[in-house]
Amino acid sequence: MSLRHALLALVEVGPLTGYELAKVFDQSADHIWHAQHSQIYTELRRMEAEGLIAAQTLPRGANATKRAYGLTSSGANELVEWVSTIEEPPSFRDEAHLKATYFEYGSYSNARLQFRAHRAHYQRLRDQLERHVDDLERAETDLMQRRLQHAPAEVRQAIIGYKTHTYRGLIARARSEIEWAENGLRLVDTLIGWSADQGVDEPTYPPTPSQTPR
Amino acid sequence: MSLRHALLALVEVGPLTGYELAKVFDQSADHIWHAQHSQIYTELRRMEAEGLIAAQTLPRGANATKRAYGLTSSGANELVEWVSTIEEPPSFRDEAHLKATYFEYGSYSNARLQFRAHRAHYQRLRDQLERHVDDLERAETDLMQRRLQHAPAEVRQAIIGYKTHTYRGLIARARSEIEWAENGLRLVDTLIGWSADQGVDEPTYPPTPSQTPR
DNA sequence: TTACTCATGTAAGTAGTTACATGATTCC
DNA sequence: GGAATCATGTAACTACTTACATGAGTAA
Repeated sequence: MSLRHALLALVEVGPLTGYELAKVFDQSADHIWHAQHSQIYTELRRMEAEGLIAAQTLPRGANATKRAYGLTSSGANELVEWVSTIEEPPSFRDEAHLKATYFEYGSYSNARLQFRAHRAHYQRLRDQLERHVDDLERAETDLMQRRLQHAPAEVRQAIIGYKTHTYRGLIARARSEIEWAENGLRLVDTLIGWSADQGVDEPTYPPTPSQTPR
Repeated sequence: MSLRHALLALVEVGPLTGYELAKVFDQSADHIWHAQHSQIYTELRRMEAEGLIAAQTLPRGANATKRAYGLTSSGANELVEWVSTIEEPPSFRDEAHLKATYFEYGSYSNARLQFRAHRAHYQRLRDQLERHVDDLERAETDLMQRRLQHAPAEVRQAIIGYKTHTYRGLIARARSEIEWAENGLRLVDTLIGWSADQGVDEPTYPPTPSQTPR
């Protein structure tokens, strides 16, 4: 149920259309809480029905209209309540790590490919996040500009500080994944060495069925 | 769809009942891929229907029976295919980090509480994971014993190696979260210092509604 | 006989994914 | 005139959560 809070925090800067929200979402919150555009539109309608946000219909061009959502007082309350609630820790799920647990069922070269793909992904992510932190620090994103504009001077450091701190946490996580993948590659090398010592080239170890299908 | 692969990998050691699977799941895979017992039972039935596993009905006591699931050849194939497929990177979602992004809407003491709770959770998790790695290395878990027993000598290092490597990755992640929380606490101290410099005690910054509810 | 563990689910609901669908507007 | 972008969804499906339900076996 956090998508709605991410959206509440975004519309706090001022009214935005679903389309604009989806775009700023992709450029900011998406690294922390991923959502599809289709889900954003449905969630916005639900939040509107619950009174957390309200839409004004605006003209676009000659014949068409669009709807810009703004925060209501009820939505503002929900937002402050949410930030001061301590959440249950998330239940962890990670396919890459699950798979790595059973690499003995595959070849050494497969393990290498998997670890390399893992490293490549988190390197790209780290670079993206680092660029984003730079932008946040220099207040170069649209969203940050709008946030700082309607905020009193004494909280500006906090606004920037909390956001950069969050993204730095994600960068640390990405770095940790890169290191994990690299240690994995070293592990594969070690295992290959041990195999060679025993005169085995590539030990295959298919999982053994214990039952016959009916 | 990874629950089924986690389950396939577990039954590979030999037939297990749903109940036993749920238990070993909690003690091993749960740190990597969380699942409720109810979901495990339904998934087992589905996998049985698809021929990935097969059940033998065993007596328990005088009047009752239980069903032990074993891997079929089709399930074994699915397992090897899965380990050699490179997955799409997961879409990230983390409530704690999302919330931390907007701590300016709450008090300093709230931010402190949140960071402390985060640290406490990941410290507990880290300790648990460290104990688990110790057990894996010494092959002290039931599951590991059974795995090593029916595995040829030349892959035993790989079996232990991949599993400990995975858990060490999770430990690194937990450590990174702990560090993030501690940096967060330091950030709060810094912000409090800046506020004091400006003669402000605790700046409150409620989100501002831009629309009135109808 | 009471409490605990073993054992197996169902049912209702929510969040998120994937794929599809449509049309207006703006810029070249 | 055509392409890109603005704009807003629906529909079907899947995975997962939460809560409930039941009963047999076993050890004190």
